[in-house]
Amino acid sequence: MKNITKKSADHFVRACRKKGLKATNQRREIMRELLKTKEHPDAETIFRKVRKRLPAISLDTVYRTLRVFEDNGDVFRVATFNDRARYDANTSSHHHFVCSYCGRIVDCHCPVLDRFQAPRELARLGRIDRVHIEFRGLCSHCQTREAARQ
Amino acid sequence: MKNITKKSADHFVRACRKKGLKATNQRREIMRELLKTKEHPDAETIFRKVRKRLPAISLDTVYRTLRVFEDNGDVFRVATFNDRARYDANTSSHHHFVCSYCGRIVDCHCPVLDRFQAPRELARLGRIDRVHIEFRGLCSHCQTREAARQ
DNA sequence: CTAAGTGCAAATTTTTTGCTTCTGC
DNA sequence: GCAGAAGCAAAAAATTTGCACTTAG
Repeated sequence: MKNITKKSADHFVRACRKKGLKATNQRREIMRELLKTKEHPDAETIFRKVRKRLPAISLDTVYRTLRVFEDNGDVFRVATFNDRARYDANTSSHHHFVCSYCGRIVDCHCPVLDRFQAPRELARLGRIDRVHIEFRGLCSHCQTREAARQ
Repeated sequence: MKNITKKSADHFVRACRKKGLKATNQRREIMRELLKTKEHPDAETIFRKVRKRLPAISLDTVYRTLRVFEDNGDVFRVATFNDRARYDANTSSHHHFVCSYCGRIVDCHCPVLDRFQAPRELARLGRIDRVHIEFRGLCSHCQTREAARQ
């Protein structure tokens, strides 16, 4: 389990300063939550978790903070499932597998994908800042369950 | 401009029958709208357009119909922009460029992308049904405008 | 004829905003 | 001390639902 050490807390403060953002407890806890999970949670989920540590936090602070993080490129809004936006604090280039049954989102790290580059001819569409590949299907978990149901 | 001929209308009826769906006027018009535009409209936009031909149609019929089409694989829900789901009736494998400034979504057709396949090692995550690559950036239109503003 | 689909209005869910109070710097 | 952030409650926006009526097959 990843421990948020004093060191990484300091890092958070420094990162905020650099961007002219105030390093509040709420922001720190929201980021901590996003960093420690691989679940790509939505605002509501983050709110419930963070509230355990910061009982006074409000849901709209979570929404606002996610937006701030998103605007600053600290967080990405990944696939929407059931109309809820879900977030990922992993800013290194990576891709996602989304289970169309349960909505689970799994990070895909693999050298083949790392090497993937936008074809040159797409440059005519505009400036490409980010490439994100989304694989949709049935996750192994749901596959097993589907097989069992037959 | 693509004309929805009597022939393609018949095709719609047959396609519905095959899936056990009723071929209603509303459904036909919604599909027609989706087929004739390249704009990846949201429910509200489709509603406004279709209403010109079917003044009695309701917004929730549009929502319901999009859902039915989505469940049947006739339509894909592509990138969400400003929290609105946007739809695409182009069911052939293709990808999207999304302008992060204006939200414009442009289809990407290119042989390099057609050849793209999910790396084998991803099979452990589950069954992959669909691969969708999303390029994010600033479209040429907004790029020009940004340059002009400087 | 009847199951599926529609319209309408109301409900729900998700996200944003206005305003006051608080706090990091 | 002050600008930026948080909390709260209310609003707005997006989507869904219950129910009575209509229609395709």
